[in-house]
Amino acid sequence: MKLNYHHLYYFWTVARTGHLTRAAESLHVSQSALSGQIRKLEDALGHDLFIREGRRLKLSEAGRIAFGYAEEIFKQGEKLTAVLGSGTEINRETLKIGAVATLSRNFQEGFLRPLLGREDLELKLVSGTLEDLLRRLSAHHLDLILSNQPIQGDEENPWRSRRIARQSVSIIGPPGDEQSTKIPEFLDGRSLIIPGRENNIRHAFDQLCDYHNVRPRIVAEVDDMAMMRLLARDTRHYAVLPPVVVRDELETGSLEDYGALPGVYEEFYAISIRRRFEPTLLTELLSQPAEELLTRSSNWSF
Amino acid sequence: MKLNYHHLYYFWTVARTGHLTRAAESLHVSQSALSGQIRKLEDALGHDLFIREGRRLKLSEAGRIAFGYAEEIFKQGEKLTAVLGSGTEINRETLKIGAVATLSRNFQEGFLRPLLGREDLELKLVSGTLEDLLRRLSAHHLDLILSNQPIQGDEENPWRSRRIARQSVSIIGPPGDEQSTKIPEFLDGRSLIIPGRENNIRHAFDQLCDYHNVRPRIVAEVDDMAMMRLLARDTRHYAVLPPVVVRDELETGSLEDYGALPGVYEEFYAISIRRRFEPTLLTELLSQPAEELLTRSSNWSF
DNA sequence: TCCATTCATTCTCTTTTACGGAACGGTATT
DNA sequence: AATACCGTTCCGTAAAAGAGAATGAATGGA
Repeated sequence: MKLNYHHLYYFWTVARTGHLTRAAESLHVSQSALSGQIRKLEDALGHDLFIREGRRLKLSEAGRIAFGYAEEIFKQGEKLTAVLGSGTEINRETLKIGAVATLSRNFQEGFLRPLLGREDLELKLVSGTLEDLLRRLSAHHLDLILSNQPIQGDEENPWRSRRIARQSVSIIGPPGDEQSTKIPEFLDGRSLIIPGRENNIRHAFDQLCDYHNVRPRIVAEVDDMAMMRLLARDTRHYAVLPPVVVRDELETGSLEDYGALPGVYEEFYAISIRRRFEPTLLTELLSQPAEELLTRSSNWSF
Repeated sequence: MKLNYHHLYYFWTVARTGHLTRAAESLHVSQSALSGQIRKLEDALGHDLFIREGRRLKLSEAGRIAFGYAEEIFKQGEKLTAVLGSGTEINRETLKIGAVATLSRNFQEGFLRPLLGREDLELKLVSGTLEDLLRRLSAHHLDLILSNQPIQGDEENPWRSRRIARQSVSIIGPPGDEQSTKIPEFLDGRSLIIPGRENNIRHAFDQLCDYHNVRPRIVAEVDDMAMMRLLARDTRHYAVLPPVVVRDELETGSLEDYGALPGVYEEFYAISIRRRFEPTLLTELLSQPAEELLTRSSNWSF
């Protein structure tokens, strides 16, 4: 069965206005034409969409269902014409990148920097939850997602996750403390700000603590890297952080790196979706061997 | 500018397959027809959708944008035909109700019970986050949302929130404790399980504590009412709960109600969206005066 | 109750649009 | 250089969407 979208469009406007005559006016067609087209849609779908009660139309249950889908369909269509019909020139290649909102801004900036230099390229940057971004990726409204966790693709959503960077995680704290004991014993009983449970760091960190049998005092659990940075800076607590997040503070000396946590890494992933017409730049980016991405990353990470 | 959805459909299949010829075969039309229709779409949109490089097609940037929208549009269309074309009879009126997943199941059941009796009605019940449900409501895939917080509608989403029930909230705990002091002094220093911050109860409860200067010890903060019920039953802690949630346990005596919290209420809201063809039953439901809903609610709540 | 009005449907005829086929023109392949 | 491949253009034809008039049913006044 093939759905006739023009019939559906007519149905949609009739269902919105509630009157065939008024819909016909707004569509600049005659009542008779409209009536006939809607009848054809009903035949094709195998369901009556309206219940004819005398001279008025009522939506049937099937009509209500169809209306829901039609609403989605034509909202998207209107968006499309709005975007393309605005007269603006769309000549430059655009790369639409989504970043998980809790990701380090320094990391995001680092990833984007080599792209920002290119005159022939336009960037669109969106932040949101991973779930939200994945939805947009599936809808082809994004080309790439930057995330701190990989996603396994499946039949329905052929996602590809690719690790693009890995960096050590340190204990960051106020400067000048004597460091009597080494990591990880250093941690025992100390007040710590740590990443939230969604973050891969957290898992590795918990395992590290268990293994060495150290029990830090958790004062805050924060999923947003920018927020962690602020808290590390503005409290006297220690934080479990990749140094890149507080690069500026480490340089000015307002925070100090008390050493890397062995075996704990923050990892970054690029999630894309396989499709026939990838933007050429994306293909370039993702076809590079991991080492080059990592090399490049260490370039801008520190 | 009017978007021709058949042209867009052709464009979509060509963009998916990557070849005009193969797309023409799968569409059972000739290459020439397909080529012409796509040209018309490009003229209408004012942008080239493909870049013709010799004998092959490449998606242009405008094409990529259009493809994203087309993907959404025709996925919806396929769903529609799948739902309506499955040959199943759709005669009975259907009411699609979304319930915020953390809502008391007893409450949900109570709201649904009078509807369940009706032979002429089919119910669809969906649970999810409020955000998720609101999205479906806007897309007309839901008729009504049951929530514990109201939502202010705006221009874009003409939501209507309506309070349908309000019930007192009590301190629930293990049976048999002597009650030396009254609520709210009773709370001071006591181990409590309380609702999460998204819940209206929580706000009122915090204010109550502040006002009377009592400081309970919070052992758990839980957003799901079914979970709270389990915790109240299976731990020795006290819980801040509407009695209806643990109705069964109160009856059997495995839990005890230590008294209502003054000024703290759990409120339930029905959120709907104004539209031209409301299911008649929904109109009936929502046109009732609040008192009747409340009266009816107390009927099934206890 | 009757008549005018409103509104949707059905019929026939016209106009518009989509379609297929053939010819054309580039582009990889060998 | 020959050939197969693939997309575009042109033109006549087939299918569809459209307008207009006639029909009929329901509503709303007088």
